[in-house]
Amino acid sequence: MHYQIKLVSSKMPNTFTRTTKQRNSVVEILKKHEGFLSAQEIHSILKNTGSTIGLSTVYRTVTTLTSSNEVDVMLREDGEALYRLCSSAHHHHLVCRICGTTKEIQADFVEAWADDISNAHGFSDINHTVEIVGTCKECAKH
Amino acid sequence: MHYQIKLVSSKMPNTFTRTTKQRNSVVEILKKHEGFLSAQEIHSILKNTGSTIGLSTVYRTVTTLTSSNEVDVMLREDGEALYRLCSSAHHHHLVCRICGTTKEIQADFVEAWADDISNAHGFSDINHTVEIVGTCKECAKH
DNA sequence: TCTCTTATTGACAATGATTTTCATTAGCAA
DNA sequence: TTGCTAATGAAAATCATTGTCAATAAGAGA
Repeated sequence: MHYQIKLVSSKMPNTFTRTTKQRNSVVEILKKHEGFLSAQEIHSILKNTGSTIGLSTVYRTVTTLTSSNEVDVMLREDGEALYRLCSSAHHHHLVCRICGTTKEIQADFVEAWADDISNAHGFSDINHTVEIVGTCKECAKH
Repeated sequence: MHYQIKLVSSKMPNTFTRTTKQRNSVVEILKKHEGFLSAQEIHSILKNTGSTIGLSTVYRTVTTLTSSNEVDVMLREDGEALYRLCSSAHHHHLVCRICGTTKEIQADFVEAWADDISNAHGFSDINHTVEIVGTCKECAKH
């Protein structure tokens, strides 16, 4: 018995043809923050700065930016999606489970290994995720 | 600015002191299935076999089994949690995004690398996740 | 600059997984 | 068997995310 991953049937847009201030403001927030932000957080930050942006618009924006590979998505342990502007190189994350600080880690051999193992099993169109969650030095003190 | 990972404040139990047939039936289902199952799936399978188990009980059971390290959790791309009985050795997954087939992959050096990199950054109490999602040979044909 | 077309927006409802509540049931120690 | 209380199940509550749809605004062409 297999489950079926929910794939399509989304009415979320995957491209934009016009530029709007709402979209720009979301990108601005993402630029200002180093770590990951949830759509809810982006929305409330914008609301707190006086914006009247709607929650749906934030979701539409991050979804679109994700499908055009302009932002990274990461799933938190509770399933909430977190977004961040892509940096140029593919990398992985070391995340503190208490304060949420993230550090980027590079590991070229992981990339090569993921490709090899996938090919060996006949898989194509690969995506891989490596997340290391722990308690950072600061938070371990408390 | 950091986000705060939602952690405690859950009223889900983390241990059980009595054994019940409901709990056993959930474990039975997990034993019968090789791949991952969501709590919803476990519940509907049980219902279809005549059980009167409640959805809450399924959730309580998998949550508890997870915190006692008896089951693995994996987050699907849409955020839904999938559960499976732990096999003895720590391992990772190669998942088909279409049909959901999963293959276990062993990679001892990944374990060592995760430990090293965490120590180097002062992180403790580490957990790591490696997921490779792709399209399997069968599904690529269609 | 001014229309006009229609992509985008935002308020609100709907969805769906997960958690909580709480009265009832059932393990299990004595 | 009895009594205590952990565990259950039905239903309501939560909460992130998506859908709906009337109103707004981007931007191409006049």
